[in-house]
Amino acid sequence: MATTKPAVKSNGVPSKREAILEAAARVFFESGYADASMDKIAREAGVSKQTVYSHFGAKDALFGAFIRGYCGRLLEPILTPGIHDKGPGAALSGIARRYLDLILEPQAMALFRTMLAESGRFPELAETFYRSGPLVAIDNLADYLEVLDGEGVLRVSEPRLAARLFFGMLREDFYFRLLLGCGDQPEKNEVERTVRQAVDVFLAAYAGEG
Amino acid sequence: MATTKPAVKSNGVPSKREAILEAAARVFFESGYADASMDKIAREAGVSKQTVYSHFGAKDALFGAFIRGYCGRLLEPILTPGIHDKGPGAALSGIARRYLDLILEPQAMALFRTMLAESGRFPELAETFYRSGPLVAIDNLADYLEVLDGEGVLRVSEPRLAARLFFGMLREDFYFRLLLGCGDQPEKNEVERTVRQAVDVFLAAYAGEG
DNA sequence: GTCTATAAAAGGATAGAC
DNA sequence: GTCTATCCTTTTATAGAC
Repeated sequence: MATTKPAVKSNGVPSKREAILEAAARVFFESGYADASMDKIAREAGVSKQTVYSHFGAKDALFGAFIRGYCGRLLEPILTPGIHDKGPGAALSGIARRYLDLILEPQAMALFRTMLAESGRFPELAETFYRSGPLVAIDNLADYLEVLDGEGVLRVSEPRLAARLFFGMLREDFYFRLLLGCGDQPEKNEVERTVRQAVDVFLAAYAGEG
Repeated sequence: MATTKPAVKSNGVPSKREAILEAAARVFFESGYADASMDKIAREAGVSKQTVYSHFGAKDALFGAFIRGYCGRLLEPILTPGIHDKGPGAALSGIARRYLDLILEPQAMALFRTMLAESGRFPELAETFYRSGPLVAIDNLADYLEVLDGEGVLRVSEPRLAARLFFGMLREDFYFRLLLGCGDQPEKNEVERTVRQAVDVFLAAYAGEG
């Protein structure tokens, strides 16, 4: 027997709790934390404000539930296995492309912007976010670099630092410009150009003589 | 005869306008835009709220005056001339160290965090900030790389992209972690390690065969 | 559990005296 | 120009009926 309440009832209609969470996600994505009002979330969810409060107690708790719900789902596309048998150039390019696709996605950017803005108010949430997002990507690439180093394909003495430099190159300043709202989403060939250059730099630097 | 009002009177006491601007800077640095109240700024400046309004009209105008006043002063330390005759390794290391010292400074980070949070509300200010901050650093380094390419010291076919990758490597993910409030200011030797690694990677990649 | 109605507080902006 | 006192809107949170 199920002791936890299902998010969606057997008739396919989402429960109120689920409707509130989805509405909260929409509003927080669009307005951030400070500018999101509980009134708006309630209206968007089609429930009264009091219903929101009886489910989540307070605005910060609702925000926490929203963040925790999203953190886990973010990185799946990067961690695709099976790419490691194509040679380092193709593998790194693939990782790079998926990484950029992920962080440049408007929703992911909105989430990151909100987390930055509210990191002072929610230090624990910011850390949760960092650990389940950027840190996982770094660890994953560092593991792969260590394998390459072991096989003698590359020579990487500090895999974690190298991974951080690699992702830093990929973000270059394009990511900042987008976070600041200057400039539009990149063209596909701009992304490709950055990926190629970053991979070239990386491979040249860690080729064998280092 | 002076037509503009001096910021500091002849007796050394700052004018009210100046006092308000300084108080605004303190409060905006500490609280960002949304959480800074005009009451607090007035109290901090030692004037009444109405005085703040008669000088600046509205909160957003005061914020604009604050941002514009700070943007210009940020980058001076990076643009030090005369470093270019030490060879590329030493020159790049110097640029890198000054860049990191600048962007890791708590005040600069607070300013950047605030600009990110409010970029939606103030798109023009965000662009002003970007142009007088990050963009200047990139242009400056790109110019230098172009010189090195012309002299045959390095082989850099796309100097602007290379400059962006270089600064991206320097920020690696440390900068994000600090923006998010996870982790403390870096130790001096951590900075030095990142600088060395980034410069090594860069020089190896753009040495001569590229 | 859910709704309507209301309290309570904060904060941006203004009126009017001096 | 500057101050004190006040207005008005927004918004979080709660009371009480059903």
